[in-house]
Amino acid sequence: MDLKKEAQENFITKIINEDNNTGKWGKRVHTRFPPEPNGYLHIGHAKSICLNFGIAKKYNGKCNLRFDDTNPLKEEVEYVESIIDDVKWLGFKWDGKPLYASDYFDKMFDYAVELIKQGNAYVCDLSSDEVRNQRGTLTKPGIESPFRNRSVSENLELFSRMRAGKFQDGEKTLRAKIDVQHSNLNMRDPVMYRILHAEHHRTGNTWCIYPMYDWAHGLEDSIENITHSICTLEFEDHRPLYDWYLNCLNAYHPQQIEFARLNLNYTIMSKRKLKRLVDEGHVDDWSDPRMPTISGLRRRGYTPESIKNFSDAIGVTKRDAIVDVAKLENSLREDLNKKAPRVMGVLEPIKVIITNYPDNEIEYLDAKNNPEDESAGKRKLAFSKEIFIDKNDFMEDPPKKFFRLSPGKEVRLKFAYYIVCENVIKDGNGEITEIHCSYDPNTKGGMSEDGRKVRGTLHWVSAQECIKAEVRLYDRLFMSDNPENNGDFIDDLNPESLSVIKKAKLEASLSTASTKTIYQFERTGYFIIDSKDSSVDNLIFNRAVSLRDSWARLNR
RNA sequence: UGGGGCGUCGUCUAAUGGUAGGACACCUGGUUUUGGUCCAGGCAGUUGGGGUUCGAGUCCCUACGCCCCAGCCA
Repeated sequence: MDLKKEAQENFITKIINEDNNTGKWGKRVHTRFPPEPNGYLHIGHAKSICLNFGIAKKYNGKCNLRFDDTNPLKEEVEYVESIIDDVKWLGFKWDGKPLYASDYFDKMFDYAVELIKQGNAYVCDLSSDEVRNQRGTLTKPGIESPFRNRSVSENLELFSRMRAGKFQDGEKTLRAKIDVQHSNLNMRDPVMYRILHAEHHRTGNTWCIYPMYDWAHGLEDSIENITHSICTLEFEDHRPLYDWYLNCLNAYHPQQIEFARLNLNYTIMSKRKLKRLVDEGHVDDWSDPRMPTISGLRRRGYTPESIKNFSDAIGVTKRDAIVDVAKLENSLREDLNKKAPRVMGVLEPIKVIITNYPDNEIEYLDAKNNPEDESAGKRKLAFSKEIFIDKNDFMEDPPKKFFRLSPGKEVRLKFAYYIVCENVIKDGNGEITEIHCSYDPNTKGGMSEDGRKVRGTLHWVSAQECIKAEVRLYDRLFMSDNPENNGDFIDDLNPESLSVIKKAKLEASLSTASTKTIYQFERTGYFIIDSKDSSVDNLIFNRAVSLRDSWARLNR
């Protein structure tokens, strides 16, 4: 995809275009990406990141990275660090330093005092159970708290004692005084502050009261002079509250806009559930290559470009949608096809002996590094009497359309020679141990001068000059397209999501493979060195995605 | 059954009231030293019913379907 291409228009850019026309924000565009540091970012966050940072870029505006760290019980430094890494890796730059909601705790407190003075907030002694019981239901209105009509001075006094740590957790809350009968439950005197004697990863023990999301978020946006506060659909019901707070305070008032979060089939996207996969050991960790986390995708071999292109391709709307994970895979293949260096890698080696090739001879043949990119150049490939090919490239008794090697058939060894299969050697169990072939010396380089054609072209490595490696093949983590559909998603885990090949044979050049480049193993797929477990003594490659395989499709 | 949203090919997404288009997936064929890529083509859609209009995916009414909300989570 053309990287200079402007991101596609969507309903949000239409709003912004209109705002720029009317001069609503003085042609200023300032967004923010506001993750809570309570887990690792996933591909759904990537959509939001691309949206927010993408819009800022498109309109020459700004985008803040802001941690919404208002709940010390769930948040950790490990998460903020991983989030910073992930956003950087995706290639986005935020305006200034990373920001934190916790930096505004003082201001928020002052604003709360302001609200109390207006008579728009009160300290409530009800327990959480009592509040729940009095809130009413979807169809029944709530009833007012007996503490709703405390005087301003009493509220002020109690609120400052809350802050001073005079009360236990849950003993009191500060609530907005709105309307307990409101049809929108969020407006039924929502809690603004709760008491939490917990250590915060940034403010330590400075605070024992912490602001709730609805109270905090609009203030954060307001303080940062955000113009368009983009969030997901489930916050639509919260917008009246977002607006109510900012209106009461007569503060700078950004516009909240909601869009549909990303869903992928065969994938779960909830941080809570992903955390469970990690905690219960169903996967390595947050960066397991089977995880939909950004760090998982990175370790798997996804590129930032592929993720950005994917994000662009799926669009932005308000409809709940489930995107086919094949579309993500397509974005990766599309990107890698252009830039991945080609190499030879035999996953399930079976030995081929070229009977008429001289013993102990090694020749070095030219191989193109990338047919899609001439500038990638060529390399030398060792060829010898004994080579390995992939098990599934040979069939003793093949079906009609099998173009690969079988008794009596001639195929091309890519960049090397044509060979014909003459004999098959088996062990006592009937397992094939060697395939004997003869080669045609006049087909050096893989082309016959007499114009004779072969249907099959195989990848191979020299048995003399090759290296051994572990290869990890990944399949989808879940068996059904909607793992959360019925029952516990853990029961839907795919037992074959990872298959490990211990003794793959790779071309020798891979002994110095770069940990950053993603290689195409010819005819197989795209692979990257595993950033966590691979070492010089024990090379490990992860398969990012297989090549499209119309032969396999034909056999389904 | 309160409130807030949303309904366009299998999937995702476009269409100032004016030929329903693109991508993914799938299927054909061609090219090919990757059964890859690329190229050409095909399949396939406006939730239903009324209305307004010369003309409706778009406007109106109505029915139906789906999603979200009863945390001192975000």
